[in-house]
Amino acid sequence: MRRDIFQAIADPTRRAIIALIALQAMTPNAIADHFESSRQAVSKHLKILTECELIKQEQKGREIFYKLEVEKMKEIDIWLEQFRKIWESRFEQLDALLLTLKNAKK
Amino acid sequence: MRRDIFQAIADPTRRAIIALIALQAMTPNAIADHFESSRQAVSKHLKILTECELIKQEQKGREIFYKLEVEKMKEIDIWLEQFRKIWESRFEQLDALLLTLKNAKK
DNA sequence: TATATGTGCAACTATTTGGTTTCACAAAGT
DNA sequence: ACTTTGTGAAACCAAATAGTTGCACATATA
Repeated sequence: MRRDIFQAIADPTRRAIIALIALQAMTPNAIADHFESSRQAVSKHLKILTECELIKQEQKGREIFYKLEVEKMKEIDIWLEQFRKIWESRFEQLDALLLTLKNAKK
Repeated sequence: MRRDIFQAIADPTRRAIIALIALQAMTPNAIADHFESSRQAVSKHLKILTECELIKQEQKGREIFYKLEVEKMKEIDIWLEQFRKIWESRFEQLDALLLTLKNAKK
């Protein structure tokens, strides 16, 4: 039952949770209020997100606030890096082409 | 059976396939050679990736070359944007703090 | 034409997933 | 002390997932 970040963000509800608590830490009940499914279902999502360290807990009395570990999100960014290189090089190629056409016009 | 990009990249084999064909288009058999699982299993992954338009087919005789649609990968980048703002703003805050400390020293 | 090759699809299976209901337990309020 | 509130964990369930094997079919090659 090992989970990675990519599996964690695969579920739309979990992505919504991440976006929700990105701005401010929230309790499970507060989070669950934003969704159709039960608090327990949300709680399971929180557990999965916690397991892969995308979110962290902050206990305050009997309430637990979950907050996003935005640094962890960078791992997705790092993975994207290899493809960013490709699509950026395509832009450069396009730029070069446009430049050539422009010069040819002269 | 609707799939989105995030679900598509959730599977490690599919991420490996994406990375593999990012550099050059490949046939299913050539791709399958890189993995433990059967050609049919790889073929199913290719189908899923095709369905959400992360890859495209190019027929050449009886061979089909699959190539990455790198533009589609940008959708992940776009989703990340909202979090990038947060982690960049943290850097700015840190910069500001360091600047304050530096000025205080003077 | 007969055979080999490259590929997709259907059927079946074990495992994983996301959800629900029920329970346990600690902290706060009465 | 009793009740309410906030939470996690266990048991169970339907659906989805990733894999396999077997088959069909078109395109090359002998």
